[in-house]
Parts: sequence; structure tokens; C-alpha cells
Amino acid sequence: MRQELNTLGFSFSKTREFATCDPLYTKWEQEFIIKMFEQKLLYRESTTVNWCQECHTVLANEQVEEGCCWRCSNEVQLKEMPGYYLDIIKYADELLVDLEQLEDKWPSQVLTMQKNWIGKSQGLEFEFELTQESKDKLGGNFDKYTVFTTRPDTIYGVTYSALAPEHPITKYLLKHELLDTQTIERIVDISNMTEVERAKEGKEGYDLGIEVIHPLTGENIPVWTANFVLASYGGGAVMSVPAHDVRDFEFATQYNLPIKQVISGGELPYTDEGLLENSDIFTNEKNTQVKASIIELFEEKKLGRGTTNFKLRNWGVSRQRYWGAPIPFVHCKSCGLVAEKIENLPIALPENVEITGEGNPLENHPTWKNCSCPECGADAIRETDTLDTFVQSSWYQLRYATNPKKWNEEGINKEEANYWLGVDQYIGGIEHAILHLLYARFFTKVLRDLGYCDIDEPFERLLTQGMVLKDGAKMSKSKGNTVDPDKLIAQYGADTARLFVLFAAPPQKELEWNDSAVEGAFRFLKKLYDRKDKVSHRTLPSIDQNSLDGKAKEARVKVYDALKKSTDVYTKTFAFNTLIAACMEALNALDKQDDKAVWSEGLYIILHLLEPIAPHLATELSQELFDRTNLQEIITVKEEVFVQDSITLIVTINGKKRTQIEVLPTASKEEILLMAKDVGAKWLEGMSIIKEIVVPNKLVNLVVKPSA
RNA sequence: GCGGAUGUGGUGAAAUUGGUAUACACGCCAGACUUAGGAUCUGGUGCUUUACGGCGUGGAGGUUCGAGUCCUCUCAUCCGCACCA
Repeated sequence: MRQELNTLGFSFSKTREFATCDPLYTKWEQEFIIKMFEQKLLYRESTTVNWCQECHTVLANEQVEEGCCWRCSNEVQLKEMPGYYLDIIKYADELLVDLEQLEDKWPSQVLTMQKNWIGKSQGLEFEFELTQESKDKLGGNFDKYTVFTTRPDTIYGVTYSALAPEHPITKYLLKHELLDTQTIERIVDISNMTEVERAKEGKEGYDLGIEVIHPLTGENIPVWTANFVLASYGGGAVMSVPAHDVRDFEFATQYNLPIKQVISGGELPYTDEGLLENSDIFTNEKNTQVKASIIELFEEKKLGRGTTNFKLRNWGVSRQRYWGAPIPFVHCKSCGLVAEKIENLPIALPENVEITGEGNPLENHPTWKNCSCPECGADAIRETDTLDTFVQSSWYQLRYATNPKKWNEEGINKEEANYWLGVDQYIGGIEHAILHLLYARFFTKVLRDLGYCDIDEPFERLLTQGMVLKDGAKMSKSKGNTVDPDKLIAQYGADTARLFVLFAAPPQKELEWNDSAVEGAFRFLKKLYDRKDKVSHRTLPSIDQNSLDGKAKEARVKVYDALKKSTDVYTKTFAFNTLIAACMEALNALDKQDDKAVWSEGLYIILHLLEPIAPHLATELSQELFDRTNLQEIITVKEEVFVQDSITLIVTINGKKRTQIEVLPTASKEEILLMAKDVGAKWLEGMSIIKEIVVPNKLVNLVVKPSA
């Protein structure tokens, strides 16, 4: 890999190179984790997690794609187990708001994906009080439960409430067998399904035989459990308004539950705006306008409160595998969960380990997990979970900005990090839109708050390069459809390979690999090299524009067109394909003339422009021809090159191109029109002109209609 | 279902942001030089028509002197989210 990058001529600061699995890197990562634990940003909890049987590990929500593992595509299962979580929800608002700073600097698609993933919604949170009878049934263990809604305006239309199968009340009913056996079995089955599986099954639910009291009307409302109520969101319980919610409507229809319309409008379920009805004092008001008043009413009566909820889940960072930094905690019989002492870091992975593919290698290691408690010194057990490797990639840019001489003493040098970062231009695949790019944003903000740097956003500008496809599929080793760049380089050289790839398409676009055009790229470079004999000046020559013939002038225009274009391409658009095309045009135009100074100037500039694209050829020729070893100088665009002796104007009639005229740059509008009518006489016969338009330097348009 | 993106020659793609549509390159055709060419060079190459011309940026409308570009509707493909109450 390193060899390949070198051959292709990529530049890295070799002194700053490091591996994220190096214990010296691990050490600081573990320190951050301990600091986060101290700030209560990291916690350990036992919940239902995504488990990949193939990888033998837990996965974060972001790492599950359509119910499958992002690495191996194996179907993810649910499992109840303890794990460590980073409180990313605490930063949800900032992560959302700061997306605005990235507008126009990041692709809008990525911004949208992050926004949707964070999924902020505002609404009302309130408690449903259980009826006395229901409280008794639940053995006095529950008085009420909380629900969340974004539609407080439909509160008078509630006809039932639904709990997730995992809701504590549902669980209680199951445990104490307060439902009939068949129902219990079915609910347990549902509990074992993933969200994706539940969605596929269609709606299913059961009457739990308990009731709650409507907080405003005092009516009794039946409580059901339903497979579409998510345990992980909004407390795992909802109020149901079948008249104005598609899901509730479907469910209510299926189980013959009552439906009460409270917004006037069309066919049910009606989810658009309208006037309220059957809504007590709010009747006849616009539904969009009463949301706030209803929340206020709940707050006044101390029944509930306005709240914000996020779809984003906290980041589960526990992994049960060998690679990744060990989570630096110790389980002590008397002290409980204890963070390792900073001076004992790093807690390195053992090297004599057996990777069997079965179970956690650290767990299975005979001695590694035995340690003493950092608090009391008693025998204790080391945590065997390791950190998600996305933690490693969340701060490597901060490490890279830190002077290697300081790597032993500090993880991140604040001054240097502040100086170098955020990254001016970051390049990566769209597949990390809500993985690495979200985690790194979060981690950067946490490290900022822990005092390690003053950076708000890790990556200032982002380019998501398109995937390279082969036979319509993403190129990958596992699919065996990769193209070996070595072969291409061996045959044509690294510069041709680079030029070819950049010329094929703009980098944002995905590219179907087809190497038939390699020849073209090679031909261009060869031609460029062949023309070195044309150079007669050792420096950028000064040229008297007036002494040149037309072809030479045209060549200069093309050369300076390319130079002009390069600024935009290298700083904004990254449309290297158009810059390469401009260089090709310039070379073609140079070939049509024979002024030595123009040739020298042209090649000087073309080599300068191609340096980042074909560095080997460009630097070698620049050195040989012009004694230039550093191609970073700024060449100014000579505007006089673009001043033309005459201007070509297109003559259009009724918007259709008919002919063209040559005029002096000083020609007046009247002169131009006169000339246009003269050359266009053929098309004007029997016509009367009703409008004349002259666009300077561009065209003339004559609007005509048949004479009466 | 919701959200986003993209549709231009045989192919990869350009178009100064409302002003000559198809630059540049691949491919193809013809020619030149060659013992030879998978090397190099020259010319041609959107469709249609004998020609003048007509048509042409997924499709249908609209705005405008003028639309690949702006607006409305529509079709197709791709991507993301997917019961988030």
C-alpha cells in the first residue's frame, strides 16, 4: 500500500506518519476516554444492542445498514448486554446547528444525511396516569408513563395509547403472566425481532387490558402494545390519534379501535392543516397555531412540558474483538467499575493472543484480564471490551497536526492543533457521511470542551469523491474486480495513470472504469515531452503582443485561458478534467504556430499547471528547460493577451444562428446593427424588423416578422 | 412512503451561470508516411435532407428577443432514511 502511494507520487509528511494501533496512540485515546468518563460523557449500561454474529461484536446504530452489518452484510441480531456509550445526544443540538457553518463547503447531500440522522423534533411530553383499577392490576408498581408527541394539536383525538413490547409495563405484564398465554408468546416473539423484521411483518398489537386517563378530557383510554412502537425513541410509548396519523389509522382499522376526528378536512387519516373540531376551547382554531398553546396549557397545569427529541442514539463504542484500544476500566468486587489510573496507560493489547474467530480474544486470554484495582489494590478483572475503531479515526488529524517530537509527552498539542486545523480540504467517500464524519465532528467538540484544542469543526471543506465502479459494481478486493494500478503504471508510468484518472470525470462523480482512454492521456504527455525542443528561453519571456501573428496570439489566449481556469479548479471546483482539457487545447494551439517566445511561455505555463497532476514529468521538464525546481510561484495572468483586434459577433435572427460578423472592439451599436443587417440581408427579405438586440462581445439578435 | 441527486453524440464528458449546444478526449471513417503498424501526422464524424433547409440536451407545457441553464407538470435511473409518533 505504502509502496503504491509512493509510486503514484503522493506526498505525505513522512515524519508524522503513525499507526492508530500503536500503543503510543492508544495511550492518549484511553486518557480521553477516562476524561470523558469523569465528565459523565461516557457511561456503561446494559441494553438491547445490535449484534453481528459474523464479526462477533456489537455494532453502533450508524453501523447497521438496512438491518445488516456495515462490514460483512450479515443480518444483525438483538441482544441484551452491557456496553460503553458516548453521550453524543448531549451534542446533538450543536452537531445540528454547526451544519450551517458547513453549508457550501460540504456537499449538501452529506449535510442532509447528517441532519436526518440527528433527527431533531420538537413537541410535547406528558404523562398518562393509569386508572386505579390498572394500578391495582400492576401491583402498585406503576402510576403513570411518559409519552412524546409532535402533534399536541391532535390531543383531543386520542382514542388509545400504545406501548413498545420492551416497555417496562409490557414486560411486567409478561413476567407476571397477566395476559393470556398465546398473547404472551407472541409479544415475546416480537421482542426478539429487529426493527427491520417488525416492519416487514406489518402491524401487530395486543390489548394489554389496562387503561389510562386522558389528561384533558378525563376519559378512560385503552392501552395496547404494538410492534411498531419503538422502544428506543420517546420513552417507548405513544398516544394514538388514528384520525390524523397514518400508522395509528392503519392499526385502529385493523383492530376496530375507535377513531375520533379533531381536525376538519378530507378523507381520514387526514394529516394536513385545518380547523380543529371536537377540541373543547380550541375548537375552530387553526391546528398549526394551537400547538404552542396546548403545550402551554400542559405546562400551566403541570401535566407535561415542551421537549426536544432526537433520532440519534448514543454511540455504543464497545467491541468484542481484538483490534481497537482496550477500554481502560477495571471491574473490582468492592469498588465496582473503576477507571484505570492515567499513569498506568497505555493498557496495551496482549501480543500472544489466539484469534479463533470464537468469542472475545481478550476474554479468552489466560492472564491478560487479571489485574489489581486502581482504587483499593485488590485483585480485579480488566475490561475486555475494546473501543470501536471509529474512535481511533475520530482524532487522528489532531495527532497528525502535533509535532512528533512531542508525541511522548502529549496526545494533542493545543497550539499546533489550533494552527493547522480544521482540515482545509478533506476528501473521502460518501459512505462515511454519517459514520466517520459524524463521529469525528462529535469527538472534536468533546476534545475542545475537555481543553485539548479550540476547534469546533474538524473538516472545513469536504469533497466526497465518487466510487470507482467496475462492471457496474463497487470495486473491491472481495468482489475480485479491482484494477491493478501497478500494471497501468508499469506500462505507461505514474503520470499517465494520474492524468487519465483525473481526466475521465470530475472527482465527485462515480466512475465506471474503462481504460480505453488511457492511450489518449499517454499520447498527450508524450506530445508535451516531444515539444521540449521548441523552447528557446530559460525563463518566462516577455513578449510584445503587437509583434505576433494571429495564430500566435490565439495560442497565447489558450495558454492564459488555462492559467486563468487553474485558480478556480485548484481552489474551488476540483474539475481537473476541464483544466486538463484546457491544457490540451493550449498545446494544440501552440502547435499551430511557430513563435519561439510564445512556445517557451506556453510550455512554461502548461508545465506549471500540470505539476500537481503529472508531477514527475512536469518537474523534470521544468528543471531541464527552465531551471525551475519549485513550481509554487504565482504566475500572473496578462490581461493584454485577451485584447483582440477584432471581435466575432454571432448574428441570429429570431434567435436562430444565421451568420457572423467581424467588428472592431470600438464599433458602436449602430455600426454593428448596420453590418448585421447587411450580411443578413438574405434572411431579412420581405421581413420587417420589430426588435434589435446587441449583446456586447457576444451576438446580435434581430427579431423579425413578415411585412404586411 | 419521505428526502436528495442525475438524465446532453457510438463512449467519458464540456458549456464563461440566460447568449454560437456537443469544447477536450476515446472510438469510428478516409487519407499521408511506412516492409509493417496496435507508432506518428492530416482531415472528417449529432440526426435528417440530393440540396436550400429542418430537427436536436429524457418527455410535455410555460416565461423570454433568446432556455441544456429559469418555472410547472411528468417519466426513468441512482442514492440516502425507512413505522422516530
